Amino acid sequence: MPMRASRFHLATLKETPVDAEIVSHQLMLRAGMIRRHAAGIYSWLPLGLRILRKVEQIVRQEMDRAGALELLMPSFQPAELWQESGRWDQFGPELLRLKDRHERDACIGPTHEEIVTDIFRREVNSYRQLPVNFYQIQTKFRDEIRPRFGVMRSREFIMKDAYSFDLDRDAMQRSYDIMDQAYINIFDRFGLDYRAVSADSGAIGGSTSQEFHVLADSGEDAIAFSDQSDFAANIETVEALTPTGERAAPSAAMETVDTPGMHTIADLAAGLGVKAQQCLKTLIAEAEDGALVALVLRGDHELNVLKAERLEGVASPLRLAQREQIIKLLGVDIGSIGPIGLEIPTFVDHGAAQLSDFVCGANQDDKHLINANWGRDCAEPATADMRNVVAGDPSPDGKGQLRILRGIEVGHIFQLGQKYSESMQATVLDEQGKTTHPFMGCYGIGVTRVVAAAIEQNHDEHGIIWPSTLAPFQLAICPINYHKSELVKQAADEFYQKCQARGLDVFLDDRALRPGVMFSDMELIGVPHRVVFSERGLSAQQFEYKGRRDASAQELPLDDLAGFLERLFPG
RNA sequence: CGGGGUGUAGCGCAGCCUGGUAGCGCAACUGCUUUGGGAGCAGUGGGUCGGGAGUUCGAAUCUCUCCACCCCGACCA
Repeated sequence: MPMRASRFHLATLKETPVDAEIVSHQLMLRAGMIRRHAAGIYSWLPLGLRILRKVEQIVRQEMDRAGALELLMPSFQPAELWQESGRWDQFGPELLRLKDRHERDACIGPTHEEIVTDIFRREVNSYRQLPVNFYQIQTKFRDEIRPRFGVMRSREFIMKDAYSFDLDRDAMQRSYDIMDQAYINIFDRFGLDYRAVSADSGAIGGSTSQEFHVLADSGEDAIAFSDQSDFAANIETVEALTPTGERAAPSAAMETVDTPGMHTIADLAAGLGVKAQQCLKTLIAEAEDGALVALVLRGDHELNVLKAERLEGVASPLRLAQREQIIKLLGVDIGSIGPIGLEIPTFVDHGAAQLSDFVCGANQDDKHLINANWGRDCAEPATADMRNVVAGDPSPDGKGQLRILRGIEVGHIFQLGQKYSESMQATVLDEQGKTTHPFMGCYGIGVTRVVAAAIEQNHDEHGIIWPSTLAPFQLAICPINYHKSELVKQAADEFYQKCQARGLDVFLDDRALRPGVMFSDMELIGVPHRVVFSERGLSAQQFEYKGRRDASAQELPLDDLAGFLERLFPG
């Protein structure tokens, strides 16, 4: 839709609202795309909605093209369906529960497996109707513990969710592969730099879950890639290969040293003049039975929560012990704990187990051990993989080294199998007339999050830089002295008509403003192309063009305006 | 939910310590001048100082309490 500024609600802010922490949130507020009403609850103003619709349209077209069928399911969902699937009890407080006037339990849908399965079991009876994939683009509600970063993690948000149904596992895999390809098409069309990564660790039989991440330094997830193969996975799932070399032999006797005030690895490394990777980091977690368990890592490594939760006896979800509890049970404060002489179950990461002559806490306040050695100063430890991989680690597929990038998760596809079809008694008759539970897949895209992620990845000091496919307007016309100069008005109006005739989302800034204001606004809202008409230029038979990423504008011949438009927007 | 912080005009802030009845910049509105990078001058409107209670002759300011929001940790698209 073409638009004149005088008829549009352009609501840009010169100053940055203080409570917006990340760039995308700041720019969305400044550009006038969204406004907040409560924590994690936003309105989309006309400008923001235009972008949201572009994202939705791309998603819709590619889903349709992949053979999925759009429908629309309710936000308000009766508790009975959730009780049937068992999730009424499993889901935490993130599920917003409520009662209607008849005191009947219900919830506002955070996702729609129950509803879609209910639809399926009523509508589909025969294998002849399979495969089928229903999808919707709809508002979800998740009562996040801490909504933050604007629409990046809001409580109410728009999601595209799709659900496939197939007769058997192989067919489910085919439906999944179709969605995988559809997602690639969708993300390609967004024009964003993204990666599809495995979100499943060592599952046999290939990947059954993939996340799609938009790459951005501010991303909350870390993604590991091989530099020599197509291996890519969320870091939380990546195996750290066990070191193959022999551990070096002890070279010095163990000693206790005073380390007053040194409570972190950084303190210790600086205070003793050693490297962090020569120190041990001992974390104390709660055990399943309420007691404590020690997790020992190399000083420069980070604990991987998913891996730790899988260790025998460690409570899941992982909970690090409270300081008071540690002092009470171990008799030593955080910062001086070490594995030697520690009387609780202890797991040592392979990296830490490989060290010799290491530094670790002495289990006495403000004291550490130096030149400690496994096997000599204590028993050989129970080892496990429990750290996050780091850049330079070998790739788990044996090819190349890992690189780490940060990403924002905007899509997730996975295979559900028969979880819901069994619990909710959804069945079809197969070719033998036998009743069978279909295999499901489920495929999500965070539509509102895509918008924020696009900004997070594409902005500069002046504002947003939209990829052309997502831009609210493809082209902005900035006439200088539109209200004073008949010449300028005529040129601008005529060009606006031409753009409109080509079906472009063109924006004509017909406000009686100084050029600087128009330019700043168009840059802030991220319009990819700008054309300027002025008395000066027109009398020299010229117009001005500047791409959003261009360093400077260029003067172009007026008689080539049509050709220029044709080249900029072919077809 | 734990830890930290903030609530004063649409936005950004000062005033609070040391009580005396609210101010600045931007934005908005009117007029004039301006028109190639967020203009100038003159004027105008807008605030239960987050809510409630208390202390006091008097509370934005002191006390208590409730609420909202933001940031850091466990969840997820």
